[in-house]
Amino acid sequence: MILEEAIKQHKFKSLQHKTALNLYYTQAQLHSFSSGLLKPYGISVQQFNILRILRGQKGNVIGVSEISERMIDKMSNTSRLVEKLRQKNLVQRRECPEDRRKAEISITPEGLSLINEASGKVDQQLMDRLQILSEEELSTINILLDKLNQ
Amino acid sequence: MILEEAIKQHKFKSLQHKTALNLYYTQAQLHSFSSGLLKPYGISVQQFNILRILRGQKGNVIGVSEISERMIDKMSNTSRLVEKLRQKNLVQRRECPEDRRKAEISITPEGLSLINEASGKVDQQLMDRLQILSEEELSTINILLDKLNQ
DNA sequence: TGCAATTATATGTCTATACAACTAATGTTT
DNA sequence: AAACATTAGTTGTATAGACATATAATTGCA
Repeated sequence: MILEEAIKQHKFKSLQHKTALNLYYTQAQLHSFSSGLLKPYGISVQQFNILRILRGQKGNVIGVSEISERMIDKMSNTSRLVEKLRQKNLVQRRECPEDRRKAEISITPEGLSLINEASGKVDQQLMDRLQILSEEELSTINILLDKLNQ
Repeated sequence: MILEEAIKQHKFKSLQHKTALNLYYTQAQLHSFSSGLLKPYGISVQQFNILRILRGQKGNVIGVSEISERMIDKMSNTSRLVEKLRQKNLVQRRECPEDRRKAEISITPEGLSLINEASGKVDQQLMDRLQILSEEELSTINILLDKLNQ
């Protein structure tokens, strides 16, 4: 009855319809949860994702469009997000000397220590929250989601 | 490999972590799909949801905060969304005479015919899209999502 | 070489989200 | 009735998403 209570709707046109709403709702809950966890660190979920991508580069620089490609929301304005992180001194950018169109983005030591702390917290909390489901259930849900996104 | 390809990440810290990303990704795909379907009607997904809630009222008026309660995103600015719909002449509002703080929102005939058309289209397309999953799989995914949102 | 196509990124504009602060009306308490 | 609390809704501000357009550098090819 979770979804039903939340949106005060107790009948759905179809199971398909209910599923779509439930996916929306679940993601919104997760988003708000993560967003709350990140508040103390002064960054948004999207900024968190970018920092994590940069950390994954292990020192190598990466362009704005490569960051976009690794993000879930391809259409997001990576330029502007990167600029905000730069203003907070969490990432660094310089023009690529070989191709002056390109930007070379990398994470700063400040960014790295922030993402390490934030990511530890978020991962642990998400872990706890998703542990309502067993490994088998998690695996099932991933298989079904993959099918949907086919 | 759907999610993995999309975000070019082939290892995840944990199954929990992968699940969270997959839920994000799936919802983003559904959102962009629905948003595309609604484009010809000139309304956003949120505006669509509000019109659907109003249609469900079957002629009874409803206040702004009651609309908010029925929406998935409780924190959304229902006032502003309603005002946009009013400007398009899809909803009507008047001050409640018994309690002048309250607004009485209702759908106009134009709004009703738009939502009937749009909703037919969207439901059918979502139906088709989610029919990749069997009834049993849909049922499973809903049970798991409900558990998560517990 | 020179011009068109492509690539990388930035910007403008509209929409929506999150959350706090605000206004105005109504209810409650003494 | 006056003071305070609560409720309904609006507005301000910051963030982000979608998408089109702009700018600048580079590549490809006639």
